[in-house]
Parts: sequence; C-alpha cells; structure tokens
Amino acid sequence: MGCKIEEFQQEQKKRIRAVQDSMDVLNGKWKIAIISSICCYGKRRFSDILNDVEGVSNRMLSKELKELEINQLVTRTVLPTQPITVEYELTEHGNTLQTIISNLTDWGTVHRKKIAGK
Amino acid sequence: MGCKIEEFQQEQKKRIRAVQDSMDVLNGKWKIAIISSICCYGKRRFSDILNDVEGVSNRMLSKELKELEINQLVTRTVLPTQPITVEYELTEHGNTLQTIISNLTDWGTVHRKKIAGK
DNA sequence: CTGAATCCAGATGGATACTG
DNA sequence: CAGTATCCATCTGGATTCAG
Repeated sequence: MGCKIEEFQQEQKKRIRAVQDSMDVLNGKWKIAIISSICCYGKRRFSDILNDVEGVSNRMLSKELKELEINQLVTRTVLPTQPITVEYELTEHGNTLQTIISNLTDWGTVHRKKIAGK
Repeated sequence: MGCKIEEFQQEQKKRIRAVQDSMDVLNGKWKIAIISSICCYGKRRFSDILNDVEGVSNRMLSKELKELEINQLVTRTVLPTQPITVEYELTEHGNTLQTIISNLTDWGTVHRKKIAGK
C-alpha cells in the first residue's frame, strides 16, 4: 500500500466512476438532444422541444424531462394560459453542461463525416 | 423563406442532430467508461478494462468494445502470447474524445456532490 | 396543449457455462 | 486469457388512446 502504481490506479477508478456518474444522468436516447434544444433557446415549451428533437414521442419526451427535473438539470413552469402551456428551462446546474453539449455537437459533426466518407 | 428565424431554427435542428450522432455512438451503459479506461493508460488489455470498469461483465465488455471498433474509436490487437492477450488502443479519432471525457469526469464529480449534498 | 395510461414487441443486460 | 453461447428477466420505447 502507498505505492505509486496503486495510488494511480485508485485515482483512475475514481475518474471512471465519475464519468459513469455523468453518463447515468445523460444516458437515454433523447436526453442530450432535449437539453440541447432548451439550452440554445433559453426557455422552451413542450411542443417546441417535441418539434426540435426529431423522432421523439410525447411519451418519451415527458419521461426524460421528468428525469432531468429530478436530477435538477431543468425546471418546469406551468403557464396560466388556456389551454395550459409548460416552459422548460435549464437550471444553473444544467447550464454547466453547455461546454459538453458544445463539444458533443462539434464531435458529432466530425464523426458523421468520418464514418460516411470512408 | 430565407427569414432569419427559420434559418436559426434550421441551424438549431442541425446542431441537435449532431449531438444525437455523438450520443448514438457513445450511448450504452459502459462505453464512455471503457474509453476512459483505455484512454489514460494508452493501451489496455481486456482483463484490465474488466477490472477498471466496476460492474461490467465480460459479455458486455466484449460487445461494447466491438461496437467501438466498428465506429473506429478503438483498435484491437492480438498479442502472440500463451495464452493470447489482447490489447485495445484508442485510434486517432478516438483520442479526439479526450476533451469530452475530461469534461464529463469533472462534471460527474460536481454533479455527485450536488445531488448527494442536498 | 401537456401529458398519463395501456399494450406490446424488441432490445438490453446479468448469470452461467463453455471454447480455443 | 479472451471471448462465445444460451437462457431469461427486465427495461425500453413506439403506437394508440384518453384526460385535465
């Protein structure tokens, strides 16, 4: 114990657990896309997100939004319109994902070219 | 057509599709952790990754490594030992994920504290 | 408009045992 | 050591219908 290699490996395991923690929150077919949609508009309504994220169903959108809310990444506000509308907004904590979203956007663009253009 | 708002929305949809492209590759319970494991050691053997990523089974590790290989993120090299050993390494393309991995590691650490400490 | 409820096929993933 | 094969429970997610 106390040897350098062991210490390094422990550090490494901690890092891997940390990445896992992130992915536990962000995994899900649509989560990142949903966050991305809300992110760049500031506030976004249910039906707008439904339109932004191609392919998502209202069932899944509802479900994943709820999980994001539980993880304190988005807030949900019911507006007193008739019929009601609901606005979703990133929390301060959710906003800290912006860098990651931005990186993923860039990487995805490059990756698509990489795979398609071979 | 050609109006600013529509253009912006089209741009936005493209960005969302790009994030989705990234997530299509990176989704999966263990993928990021696996990449993370290989990443910081340079090369990494099957059994080492199995040990690094707590909870993963050999079945899943094998499966997800194969998918990562298909997406050209890792290479697989069989070493002529007895019994054989296999080394996995990030490709140049896979290495471009380092920034994202690093960000996810940091974010995961913060997020854990955030959720646990409320 | 924003969901919730139900139904159901197919994917996911763990446990275990086996192979070269 | 590095997988593969099989079995099987659970989860995922789409389609559709209904509700406040």
